[in-house]
Amino acid sequence: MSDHRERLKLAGYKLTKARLAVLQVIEHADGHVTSADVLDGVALVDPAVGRASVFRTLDLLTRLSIVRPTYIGTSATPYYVLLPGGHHHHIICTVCSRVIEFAECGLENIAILLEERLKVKLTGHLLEFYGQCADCQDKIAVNNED
Amino acid sequence: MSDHRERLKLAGYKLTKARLAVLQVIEHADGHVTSADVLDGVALVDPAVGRASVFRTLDLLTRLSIVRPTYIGTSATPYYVLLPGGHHHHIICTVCSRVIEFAECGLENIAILLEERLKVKLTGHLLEFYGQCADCQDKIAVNNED
DNA sequence: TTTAAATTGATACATAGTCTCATTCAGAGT
DNA sequence: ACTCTGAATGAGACTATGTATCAATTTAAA
Ligand SMILES: [Zn+2]
Ligand SMILES: [Zn+2]
Ligand SMILES: [Zn+2]
Ligand SMILES: [Zn+2]
Repeated sequence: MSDHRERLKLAGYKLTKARLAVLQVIEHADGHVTSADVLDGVALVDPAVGRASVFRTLDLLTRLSIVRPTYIGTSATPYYVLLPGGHHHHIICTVCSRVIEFAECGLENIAILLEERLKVKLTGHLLEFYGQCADCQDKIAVNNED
Repeated sequence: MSDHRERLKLAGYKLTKARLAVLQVIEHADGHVTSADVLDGVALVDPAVGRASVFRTLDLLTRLSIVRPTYIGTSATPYYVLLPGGHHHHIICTVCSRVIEFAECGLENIAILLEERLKVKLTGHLLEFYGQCADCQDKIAVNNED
């Protein structure tokens, strides 16, 4: 996926060691990573990279719609998700914080509509549903049984 | 909108002064508030309410899909948005952090589909598009003009 | 009104993210 | 390959956001 490196370059940003390290960590992670996860991973990949640069890079990747922060479970710190192809979709269980991803969204049409109507240029999107997963519904049902 | 109070009650939570104060502040705010905004507002509405309870209530409202934290601009702190009717949709400009809301989403069908296929029970959703607003496209165009 | 469990406020604390600035580095031009 | 310049970085002090603890209070049901 050196696709991401390409996009940094095209947008006029230098391919520095810090940025390459952060990208590598995020790409190899499976889905949802916190900044702490990225800091830990980067410390292994390239210990010379500093704390501030990791945060700067996460911000940059967010501005480029390569990555998107989202709050899961406790609101302490965001999780970063890759937006491969510009989008990502998941369901968050509000009871156990489990995340279930899904592929289809059918949002292309509304995206085009919004671009025309509002004169915006859209580069990505995130769709999140909230609710209870199958397990947590069962638990609630059991608790209400008396 | 004492709808929200009703929902707290139904879910088995007490209608305490802290919770009522937080709800009042969020309902009267126009769209996107940070925890700092809520803390300030609550200090005016009911100065006896403590810092911790504000955070506890924001967490609770999030778990009930009454409110949803989202990441806008800097990574410092989340913005909380109301999910009236269970959903909210906006576009975030990745250049100037402006937020543009829009009403329609057409996601009812996919919600039903997911509930059936994954046996989840969905209570709300958030749809975010990322890109550049009209103004920021203009700026970029000007910068590239030489 | 009584009561028990839920919730709270105060405050000390942990930690996530920011700022500053001298130094380094990426990459374009030669 | 060598030079040069602005972009980017690392160190680390610093700010502020959110958390944990626990005795005291309050809600709401009986
Ligand atoms: Zn669950
Ligand atoms: Zn999509
Ligand atoms: Zn803009
Ligand atoms: Zn919707």
